Amino acid sequence: METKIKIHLADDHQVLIDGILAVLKTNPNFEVVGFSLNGENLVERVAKNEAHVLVMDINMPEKDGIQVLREFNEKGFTCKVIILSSYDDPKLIKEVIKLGASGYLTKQCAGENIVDAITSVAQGNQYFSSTIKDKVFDIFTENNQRQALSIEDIISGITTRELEILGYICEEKSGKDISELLNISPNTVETHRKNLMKKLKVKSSVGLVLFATKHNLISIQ
Amino acid sequence: METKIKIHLADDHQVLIDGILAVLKTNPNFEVVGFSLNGENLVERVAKNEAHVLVMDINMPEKDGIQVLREFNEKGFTCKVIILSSYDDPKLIKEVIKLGASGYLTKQCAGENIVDAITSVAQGNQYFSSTIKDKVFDIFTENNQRQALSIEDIISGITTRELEILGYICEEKSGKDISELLNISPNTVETHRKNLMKKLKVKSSVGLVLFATKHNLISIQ
DNA sequence: AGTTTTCTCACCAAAATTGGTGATATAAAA
DNA sequence: TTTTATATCACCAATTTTGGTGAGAAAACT
Repeated sequence: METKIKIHLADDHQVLIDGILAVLKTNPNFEVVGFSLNGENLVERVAKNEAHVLVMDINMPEKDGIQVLREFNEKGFTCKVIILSSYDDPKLIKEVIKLGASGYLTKQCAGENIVDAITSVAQGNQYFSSTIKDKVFDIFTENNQRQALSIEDIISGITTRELEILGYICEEKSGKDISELLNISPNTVETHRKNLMKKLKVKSSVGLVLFATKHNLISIQ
Repeated sequence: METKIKIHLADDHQVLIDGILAVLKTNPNFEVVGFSLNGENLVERVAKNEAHVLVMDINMPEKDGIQVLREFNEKGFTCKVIILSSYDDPKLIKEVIKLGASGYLTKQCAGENIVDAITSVAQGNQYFSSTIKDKVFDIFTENNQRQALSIEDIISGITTRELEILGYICEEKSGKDISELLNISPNTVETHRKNLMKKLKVKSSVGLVLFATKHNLISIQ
């Protein structure tokens, strides 16, 4: 082993960082050059430390993992990224792979898997656990077999204005309320609402709210 | 240090277990006697190993942390419990304290905090991080200062029939649909709906759905 | 036994939602 | 440049929801 693999860790759970730190310390090929508890300035910090591998959670304060990946692509950095997430939602996996992550592990994995994953992606390979590979397969078959619209397609068919209005509906605002908030005619608001209902195949505003909460289109406070 | 502190770890994230394991290994006073990835037979396993301290997550498959704590109380075990959760929801903290947990840490805490917490509770003390103490204070003031009805009081004011109808509303059923499902007059359904809106202080069916989802009165599928 | 709660139903009027069609201006994409 | 997508608005009719009041019967509680 000529040079050590430089690693940066990012997760809002400090206890997990400390734990992985302790695990990685046992391997002489690894050198943890930094860690972050949120996504702020993460790209800059990784670049400055010249880390080879970034092990990152998706859910982080300030800036989430998806945004960080986008930034990596925009700025053309070559640092390999391994996602370490609690969730194995197909939508998320699809997005993450599209954004060029080299690996994806769920937190159900063993500490040893992280060691393997880091070694693997540092050599230019990819590393996905078998459960993740299964999910990817599901996405593939879903996209090629079913002619019906997938949830992703439905969601991507919503316009920004519609999403904005959906947000207000989910805040218990009436049509008139919204029209006053946006300075548009009540008729327009109702048109948007109707188009939303048609697109999301629901029968009422309650259906809109249910769809939005189910697919995390809005944040519930 | 006469005898080592026997510790059992329970968390569905293996990587976190491995991490904490690595952290605790550095302290000669600690001995991890077992770990679990879910709540199944957790109480039995802890009892068999005669662990002094159980560090446990709330969210676990098979049996969650709350259920495990209940079982501990029923069976009268003396093992100290430290909750290590991602969430710091006041309701959860309140419940956990009521069930006799000796400590509560969020996963935002440092690995060192776990060491401190274990040492502390093993000596018979309690260990709560300052952010958790703040939350407890909030609960206290909420219960004693405000004369307004607490969420719990509001929820307990809902009758079974109303809850039933709330469930149907959250399934996007119309008033007429519900009246047919329950074989009652549409007027009755609307009366229930109106009473619900008054009790929950919301302005529309959307408000009802939001209240129900926020407080887990219904299960979203 | 008497009181309270819950469930039931009715009637009324105002307001809002739902389900259509059609049309215009503007911006984006092919 | 032509087409497409988006946002805007109007008009219409049917239906539903909302906000009241009042009231009877059954169940639960004191």
